Parts: sequence; C-alpha cells; structure tokens
Amino acid sequence: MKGKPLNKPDTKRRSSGRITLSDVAKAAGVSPITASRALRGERGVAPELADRVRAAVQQLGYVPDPAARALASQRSVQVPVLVPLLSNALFVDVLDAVHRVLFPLGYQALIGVTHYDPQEEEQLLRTYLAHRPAGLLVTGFDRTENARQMIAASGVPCVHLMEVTAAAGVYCAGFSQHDAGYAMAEHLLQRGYRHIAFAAAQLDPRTLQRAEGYRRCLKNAGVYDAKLEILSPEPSSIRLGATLLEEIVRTRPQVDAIFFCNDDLAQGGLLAAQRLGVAVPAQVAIAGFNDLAGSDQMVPPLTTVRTPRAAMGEAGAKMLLALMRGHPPENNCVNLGFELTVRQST
Amino acid sequence: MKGKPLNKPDTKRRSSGRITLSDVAKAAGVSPITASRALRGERGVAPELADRVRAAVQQLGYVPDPAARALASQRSVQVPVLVPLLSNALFVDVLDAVHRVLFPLGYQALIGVTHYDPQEEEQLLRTYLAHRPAGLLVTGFDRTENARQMIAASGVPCVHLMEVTAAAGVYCAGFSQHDAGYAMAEHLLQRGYRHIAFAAAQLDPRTLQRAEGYRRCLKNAGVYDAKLEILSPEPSSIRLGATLLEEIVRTRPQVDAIFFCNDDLAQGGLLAAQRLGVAVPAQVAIAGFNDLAGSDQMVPPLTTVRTPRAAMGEAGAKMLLALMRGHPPENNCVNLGFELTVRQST
DNA sequence: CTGAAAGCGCTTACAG
DNA sequence: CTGAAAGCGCTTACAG
Repeated sequence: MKGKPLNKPDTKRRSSGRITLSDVAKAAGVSPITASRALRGERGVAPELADRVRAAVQQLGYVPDPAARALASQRSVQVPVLVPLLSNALFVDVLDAVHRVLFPLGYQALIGVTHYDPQEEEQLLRTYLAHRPAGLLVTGFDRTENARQMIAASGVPCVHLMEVTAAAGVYCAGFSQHDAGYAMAEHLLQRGYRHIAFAAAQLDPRTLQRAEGYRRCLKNAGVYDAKLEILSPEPSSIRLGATLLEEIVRTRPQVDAIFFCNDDLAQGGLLAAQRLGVAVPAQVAIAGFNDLAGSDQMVPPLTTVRTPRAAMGEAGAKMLLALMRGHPPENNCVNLGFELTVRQST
Repeated sequence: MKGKPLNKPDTKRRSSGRITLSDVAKAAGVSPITASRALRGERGVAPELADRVRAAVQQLGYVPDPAARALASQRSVQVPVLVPLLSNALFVDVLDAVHRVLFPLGYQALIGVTHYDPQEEEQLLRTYLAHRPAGLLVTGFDRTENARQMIAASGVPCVHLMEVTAAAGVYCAGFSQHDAGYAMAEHLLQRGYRHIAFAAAQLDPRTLQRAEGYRRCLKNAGVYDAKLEILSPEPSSIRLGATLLEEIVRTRPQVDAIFFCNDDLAQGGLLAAQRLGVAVPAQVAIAGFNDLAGSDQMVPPLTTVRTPRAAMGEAGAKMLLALMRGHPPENNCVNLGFELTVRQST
C-alpha cells in the first residue's frame, strides 16, 4: 500500500482537472481517436458512435483544448487581420465583418496594426506566422519582398483586402480604387466644374490610386492642373480637412470643386467652409470618399463614394474559409465595386 | 542497413521542419530545460549559459511555439477584450490602447463583441475561457451571475474597464459615469439653463449612470422634469441625434438645453438644428459626451466631457499585466477622471 | 544552478 | 470503419 491515498487512484502528476477527450471517449465507450474524428465531423465514423460521442460531449460539457489541437495538428484557429490603423472607421468596419464571419465557425480574428509601415508589417508577420495561423488577411498588395516571401513560404492561406488585381494565384476581395477616383472626378466634370482640386492625407497606396484615377480623368478632359493636388502625409482627420480647405480657398481661389480622398477630410472641409462663409456647392463644391458615418447628415449632405467595407470583410473572410478548408474558390479575386453617391454638396 | 536513407538519420515520424527548443539547447550545449529557463528569463541560470542560449536563439532564428507553451504551462498569451461594439469609436480607442500595451510584451488582445447582450457575453466567456487566456478585460460590471462565477472559477486575472467601484477585490480602470453626468448638468445650470433635456440612446448601464447623475443634479436644483428625458433604446448614431433633436424641438418647445449622452448624437443634433434654423446656443444649447472626433470642429464647437479612453485601456492593461505576473497592484481600482470641455455650443 | 523523466491534450500516420 | 502507438514542442515537478 505504501501509504498512497486509496481514493485517488487516477491522480496524475500534473492533472489540470480539465475534462479531456479521453473522458469523452470513455463515457461514449470508444477510443479517443474515434471521439476526435467524430468531433471534427470527419466522415468515416459510424453514425451510432458519433451520436454517442456527441451525447458524451453534451453531458460532460467538454470543450476541446485549442492549444493541444494546434500543437498536434500544426494549425491553430487564429487568423491575423493586418490593417493600417484602428482609428479609421474604414478598417474597423472591415475587421468587424471579418470577425462576424469567422468567430461563429470557431476561428479567432487577431488584430494586427501596421501603422502604414511595411517594416512594421513584416515584423508583425514574423510574429504571427510563428503562431501557425490558420489563415491570413492583409490590406492591399504593397509590402516588403521579405513579407511576401514569408507568407508564401509559410503555406498559410492569405487573402488581400481593399484592392483588386489581375495577377493570377493571388486571392483578393476589394474594388478598384483607381476607378472610384476616376468616377468621382468624372461626376464633378459632368456637374460643370473645371478647377477641381484633389486633397489627400496619409498618402497610402490606395489614396494614391484614387489620385491616379482623378488625374487620368482630368487629363482626358484636358483640365488637369498639377497645382491643384494638395497632398499631405499627415494622418487623415476632420481637423486636417478643415485646414486643407482653408489653405485651398486662400491659395487657389480659382478652385470650384474639391475632391477629398476621405470623408473625414471632406466633413472637416464642409465645416470649415461654413465657418468661412464659403457657400457649398455654390462657391466650392465638396466631395468625399467612403461614405462614413455622418456624411449624409452634413449641411449640405456630402457627395461621396460608398465603398463596400463590410462586403470586403465578409467576402474576404469567406474566401479565406474556403482556402483553409482546402477548397480554392473558383474566382480568386472578388470585385465588390463601389457606388457614386451624389448628394447636395456638389 | 535495411534500405534506410543514410543521410537522414534524424528523420522523425512527423517532423515539421521547425526549429525547436532542443535545437537551440543543442547548439548552446545545454539541456532543453535550461534553455527554456534562460529564454523565459527565469533567474537561477548561470549568466554564461544564458548568453550561450541567447546566441543560439539569434543564430538559429528560433521562435517559441505558443501552442506548445500554452499546452505545457496551461496558460496562453491570449487576452480577450470584451466590448459591446466595434462600431463605437469609444471602444475601438480602448481596444487600441490595450493592444498597444499588451502586444509588445508578447500578449495577444482578442476581440470579443457582446452587442450589449449579457447572454452573448456569457457565451463568449465560455468560449474564451476554454482557450486558457492569460488574462481578461471586460466592460463594466453588469453581467450575468453565471458569467461572474465562470470568471471567478477560472482563476484568470480580470480587469473591468470604463467604470469604477468601491467593491474590494475587484480590479478596474475607469471613471465615474454618474459624476460625469452630474458635472455636465451642473455646467448647464450654471450657464443659466432651466429646461434641460437629457437625450440618450442604447440605454446601456453607463448611459443610465450618466442619466442618474443628470437627474440628481437637476433634482438638487429643483428643476428636474421627467418629461424632458428622451430615452431611445436604438443604437447611438449621428442620424438618431438629428431625429431626437427634431422631436424635442417639436414636442418640448420650452427646452433651452439638451444634454446628449454621446457625441455622435450631439453632432447629429447640432446639424439638425442648423437645418431647422434653430440657433445654438441662443435658442437651444447642446452638449455631448466623450469628445469624439469632429466635436471640436462642429459649428459651433461642441461642449462635451472628455473621457479617458486611451488612458483606461492603458491603465487596465497595465494592471492586468501586473496581475498576470503575480504582482497584485496596490490600488485595485484606478479612477482616471474626466474633463468637462466647454466650447461654444452651450 | 542543472537535468532526465513525465506530462499537457490533442491528432497523425500506420495498421488492421 | 476503428484503434494502439507515437509524437507535436514545450514546461512542471522532482532530484541532485
């Protein structure tokens, strides 16, 4: 007997008290492997046994251990979502949509903030890839060569958000930033404006693509003037929009319309115009981009481009889901489009 | 020889090709346990050996496997952050601050969205607790009894954000919502307003605490009128603020000031007043709460209460950090205060 | 201060 | 269709 406690014959060296798969298997009268297979819905398990396993899970309140699962299968349920910022509603909307699709299916969306810095993104990728993520969601196509290679070498399925490309073998859910910029410029031309300024902040790849669309459209119409591009590397904000409008009104009196690259800038511009007594759109028309909260409530309501933020998050997540399950989607690049939303500010 | 490949004497059955702790230990000429201890900065390792381990890590580019670590130590690096919504900038700011503190130290902030629903929160908790989180960050104190017990039983360190309490043994980082509501009402009284409406949405616990502060202040002054409370269960938004202002102006012409429970409502109210030709603050004063983006740019700039969102996230995360490391903070409840921010709308 | 053994709770790969 | 064995890559608990 050696003085061992009789009542705890099963005491292990490091028992956590957790209900394990073995407990479930024992209760169901099957082996742990069979229980595991039944749990994961793997076919090839007799329906009756699967039922017994499900019942045991219910009865014992068993919850699988994600760490053990990840270690054994070499794959976690984590899906890092790399976005430039959280302070831009744009990306929060995308992240929210991704989370809504992934979470109910057992996947964990992980926040990754790159601050628009490719080096920072590369570092994040290094860290996250060590976690054996199930999949990866990134913003756009602009990254370091290192980052690109790390993603490819990892074998982790990856979907690109916010932009589209014609390249093969690249998965993406987005829309053409260029075409959206072009469409807004075209709208302003149609309204009769001829001195159309482009006011932008941050100057990230997508902003520059919109700028290019604006540029091409005005050049086609023969009214492009490089001096009417106001490009600030500062972060986009309502306050900066106000500053930019003041600057334009002061230094470029000929301007009859301003295309702001984001709605927060445009809202700030609208408010600054009001303070300065500049009539919108009579003296200066104002247009934005993204159709953020409040744009429809501005005075006058803001003309903008409605972008498919939730749709991109959702479509991207669903595409990733397919890839993670080993079913490559027929269409590797979903173009969700955009919608020119004309209100009274133009 | 049995035909075995001679060049791969070390081939395991399921090698992942990953560089492991054993590789590091081998390269450093120590045992894996010593390498593990050195890596985790556990004291009691000879400095020289620790140096050799660090060098080997560098040279091999070793990255620890979080899953293996979690399984062996029964504790992951994950920190679920439970917030009501992502569509409210308030919580995004908190989440962002938490992430900024936790990520550089190797912890992973996990998104948890409760939609203001205690049942949903309980379900989330059940899921997250199974992941053996290192810590837990939750919003406020209002939750199901089940949720409370699950947290306590798990032994996972937990910090409450956004509110403060006098209760002992509860960790929190927040401010007094009640007092902030009181302060704004007091400001409006001091300005001479006597028919002060309170317009609120969502009606979550913190909104109701602010309402209570408003109520108590007006009662103390003898000017409380229950008919001037406009409480809508709908989600807070700029558009709803516009609707609420229109309703108040139409049905309660005596109102000379409106205290909106959140800045998005107040901004919407301000814009609606402009559309209706209602002068602010001459005819109706308007005040908000939270000092969200754009409030300082409104016309007129919005009087509001600046709340310590980033500070709460940061202080909460740091407190949690201390708890996770087994160093309970001296002060279990940090009150970050608030700042009445008077602008021209009152 | 250092290490050999065992174990965390699963799944993979191999048999039958 | 089912299972016994081994292993995923770490850390804990026990010795020395």
